[in-house]
Amino acid sequence: MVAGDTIVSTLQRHGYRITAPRRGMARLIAERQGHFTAEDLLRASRRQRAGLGRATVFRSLELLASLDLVERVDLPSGEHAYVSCEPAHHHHLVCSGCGRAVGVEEGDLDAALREIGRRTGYQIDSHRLELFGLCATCQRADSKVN
Amino acid sequence: MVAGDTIVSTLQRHGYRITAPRRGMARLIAERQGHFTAEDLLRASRRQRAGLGRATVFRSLELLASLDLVERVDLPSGEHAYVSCEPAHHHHLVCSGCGRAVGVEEGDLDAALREIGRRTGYQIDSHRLELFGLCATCQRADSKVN
DNA sequence: GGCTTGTTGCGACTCAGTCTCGATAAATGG
DNA sequence: CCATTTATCGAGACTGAGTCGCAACAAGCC
Repeated sequence: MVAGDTIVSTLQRHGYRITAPRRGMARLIAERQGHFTAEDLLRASRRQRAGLGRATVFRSLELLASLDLVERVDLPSGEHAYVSCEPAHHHHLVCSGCGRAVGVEEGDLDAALREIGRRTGYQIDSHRLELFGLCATCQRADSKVN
Repeated sequence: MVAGDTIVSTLQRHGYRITAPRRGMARLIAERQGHFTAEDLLRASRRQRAGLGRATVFRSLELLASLDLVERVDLPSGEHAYVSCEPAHHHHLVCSGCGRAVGVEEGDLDAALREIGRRTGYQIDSHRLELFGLCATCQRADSKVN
């Protein structure tokens, strides 16, 4: 998760203009829990009469992704979604119950990847790991229901 | 990689009808190296006058994926592609030079995932790992060019 | 051979995402 | 403050992947 202010100031620091639509995007993203699609933002902005253009939403997401303020994840369904995140860690564990995501540090994974590279002879230069499961809260909710 | 015959016999074993279009798909997939998109197959089939319908190609890929004869991967570009594979191992390391893919066994990865689950409190129930890099051959080709 | 029913292909359709372009408005400097 | 420059925006047309409905077809089975 990122605060809207972080988004705005990061844009500013990189020399991008701070416009009303961009403030709007920052706010919409900040108030979101878990992952969201471009369409989600579009609908939410319409609901709030903020009325962002379709192109603007896509362009902004692309921009924010390039600044690591947001990361794109491909859900198992094939849908493209985004999660907001502090610039730094690079994988997400997404809850299939509530959609909330937490960051995962490389750590252990790194060693595993190096080993795979060694065994296959490939020079691994990029990877994407997406993890899905139930967060602690949803696990509890789930066991009550059953 | 799978042989076309494996595809056909697996379909048969699961009670699906062996039709000309399905034989065609099996052949097209068998002759493919590396990852391919639905569109690739479609174009190839047209080129060979096999003329599969668009819907058929999508439907067959879905079917083959459900039998683990083929697996869907999402390329970094966001494109949806498929790689053919023996039913069993579940990750692929895709060469960004030639597109050729090799399977990766879970092994080390498993331990890393368990550790992540423990730390975050999530009950991880599915994951997708996609690895991209240069295979040994492309590394050699590459170093010659530079 | 005839029947049943899974499979096919066509074409119309949907929906995400892109592109173009004229209008708008941030930032900057005087 | 105002003027200038130029990044950004929005509308809407467009593209291309993937889906759907349906009538025609043909595997598999007797």
